[in-house]
Amino acid sequence: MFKKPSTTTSTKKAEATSARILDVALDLFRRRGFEQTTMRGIAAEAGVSLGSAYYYFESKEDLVMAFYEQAIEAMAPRMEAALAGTTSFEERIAAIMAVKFEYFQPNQSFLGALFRHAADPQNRLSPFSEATRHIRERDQMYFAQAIATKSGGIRVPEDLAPFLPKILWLYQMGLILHWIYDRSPDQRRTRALREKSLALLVSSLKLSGFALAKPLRSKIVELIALVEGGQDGA
Amino acid sequence: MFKKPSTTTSTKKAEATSARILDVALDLFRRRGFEQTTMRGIAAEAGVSLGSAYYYFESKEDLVMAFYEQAIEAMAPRMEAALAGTTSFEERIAAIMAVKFEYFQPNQSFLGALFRHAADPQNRLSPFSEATRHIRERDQMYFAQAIATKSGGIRVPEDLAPFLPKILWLYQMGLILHWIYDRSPDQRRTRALREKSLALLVSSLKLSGFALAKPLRSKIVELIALVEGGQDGA
DNA sequence: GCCCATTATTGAACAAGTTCAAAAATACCT
DNA sequence: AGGTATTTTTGAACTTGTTCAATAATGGGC
Repeated sequence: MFKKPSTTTSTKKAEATSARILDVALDLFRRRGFEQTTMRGIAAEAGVSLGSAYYYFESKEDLVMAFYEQAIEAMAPRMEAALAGTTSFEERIAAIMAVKFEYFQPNQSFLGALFRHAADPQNRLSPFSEATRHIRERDQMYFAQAIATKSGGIRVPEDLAPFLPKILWLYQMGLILHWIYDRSPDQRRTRALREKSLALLVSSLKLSGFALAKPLRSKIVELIALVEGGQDGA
Repeated sequence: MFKKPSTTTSTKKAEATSARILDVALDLFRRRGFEQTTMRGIAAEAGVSLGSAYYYFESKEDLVMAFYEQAIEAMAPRMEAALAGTTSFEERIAAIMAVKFEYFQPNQSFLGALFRHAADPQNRLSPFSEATRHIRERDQMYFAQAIATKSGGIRVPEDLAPFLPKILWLYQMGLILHWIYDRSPDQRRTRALREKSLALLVSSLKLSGFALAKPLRSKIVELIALVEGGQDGA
């Protein structure tokens, strides 16, 4: 999160300064958007010099990364609560997504900065990058939990099971991407997409267990393994 | 392609200068990559001033866009040939893709510049942007042709048919994206993915026509319509 | 051939992300 | 407390994409 590899910030003023810079940055990002916000502006608003901003954050993008980390931390308890308070598999997935969307809502305007580079695994900010791996893996664990929970669980074919958390995570990313660029009033389209696609996904999963679906499923699993087996653990 | 809205370039030296700048730029992009190449470097190598480069091309990204347009133009005859020389639906799709991959091969290193912003429809360079609409639509027509050709054609359910060209185009984009970031030797993975996924796609399409598949297909079509109906004609 | 409108060309200037060496503040050890 | 190592802070400088007003070249009409 911070750049100094040696020691953590001296826990006194430094910690506060770092937090202040991040707060100001996120506030400006939210109000003016990522591109419109300047590092000089952030530094000025935070009452530090330009150099100081770079002392605490490697780059402008690093500020978004810090938000990402902060977000995943803040969402953790809500995720646990969501998982605990639901009874069916479909509900659990819906609940996980609900937490995400709710938390991201106020930051939607600049979340595009994260997803702008979504397709480029080389980019630190990409959800598929090495830099975001720990976040991604932590995120995927919620889906693993949602699958593993016995009550109201689903039967998943053995060959498909190991990929399911990643598939669900990817599915969620797709929805978020759609949401970010959704210009419909109140983003109703994304709302509709969330509900309908999840229902479809769940029924497809149920269907996938039938003997008749075996040949098709095998081929799909093969493809997934092929794409997923890259050096990037997408 | 060029920026002056009023007149086209005076067809004399101007045309040549413009072409020279583009040639130099693409050459540098190929050799050093998009990011590593500087506008000053392009101008110097082309023997013009920095300002001149901007006289002919609105921006650095515009140079990539020019490549894109040039590419689509150059590929047109090959596409027609590919479509003419094939006998089955699957072959036709494979042939279209083969032309694309072959043409893009030498430019792979900087094609990432195009796809870096793939997820952002606001970005001019995005394959989903308004700026690339004409390219996209022209591209989708090849797929429409591949579907429409009677010999060795496939039966496509009526509700799905109108979306099929876009689906195939999107499928192709996915493969290209995979290819750009494919680090396997000779990009064997993408090769395997191309073959296996196409086979799967074709058999899925065939299956989709059966009465039993109707309910599932309806739901899928509904989702596609939802996502596709946005202001961006993705 | 001469004059003027258009087109090309230029280089300086600007904005913003980033780097860096030097200075200031702080912490730590005795 | 004094001195030294470490952490923070600073602002200037650098890079690169982009803009722009000024200047040169060109082409067309008479």
